[in-house]
Amino acid sequence: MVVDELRDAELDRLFQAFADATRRDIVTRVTAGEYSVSRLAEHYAMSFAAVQKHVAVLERASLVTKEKRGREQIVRAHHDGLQRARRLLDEYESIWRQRADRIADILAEG
Amino acid sequence: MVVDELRDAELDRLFQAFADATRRDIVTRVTAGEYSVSRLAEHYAMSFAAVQKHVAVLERASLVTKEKRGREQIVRAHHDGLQRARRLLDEYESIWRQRADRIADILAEG
DNA sequence: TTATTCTACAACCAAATGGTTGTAGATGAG
DNA sequence: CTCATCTACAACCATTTGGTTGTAGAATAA
Repeated sequence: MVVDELRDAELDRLFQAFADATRRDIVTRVTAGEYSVSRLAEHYAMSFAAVQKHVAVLERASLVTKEKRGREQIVRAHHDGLQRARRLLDEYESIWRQRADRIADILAEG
Repeated sequence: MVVDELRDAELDRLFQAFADATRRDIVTRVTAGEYSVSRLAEHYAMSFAAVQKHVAVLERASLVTKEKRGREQIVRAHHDGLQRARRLLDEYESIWRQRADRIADILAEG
């Protein structure tokens, strides 16, 4: 039963964005500082167009923003997506811990 | 520059597994308690075989384990994958915070 | 035993993904 | 102005993904 479709689609895009090593590496780089798309592309064994696509995926997932500066497009980390992903995993973690505690209690009583 | 290919493939599988609303819902359910595959399948508007495949994806990502009990296959949460995902996002978060602090310092000095 | 339930797995299909090359427009440098 | 650089985007291709149906085996129930 899948309820909140907006949130679902958002999380789909978010985790899908993380599901590629090149994109994770881009996130690491732009989290530490600014990069133009072509500067990013220098680091990977693939075409500029491929890197462009990866950046677009990260942008749709709200993990990254692009800003035109002269003829360059500057890519920067956008904290929102990262926070949303963390929050979801924290929810799982919290449910898990509650369950673990409950089981521990039952074992302690028994 | 993509270094640790084993870790990369593992994280690919992990985040790919999260990148589907049905699979996230399965994780939520089995984190809270036990489910057989057919019990899980009751909750989704898709075939049993489709749910079977989703569980297999979660299993390959170390988010879930299956254990045969009679004719049923019991699906349980496996905490490892969840922890690895959280750790990676925490790393990003930490890099981000360091950078934010650094920028704050620069602004404070200037 | 026979029928039902639960699972496994193959074959198939449409759409999405991750890559390529090629073309074209803006901007900056000489 | 001219040339090199940076980006956008289309077209194409192979593979993966997320779904289906169908068949078959193992375990439980009657």
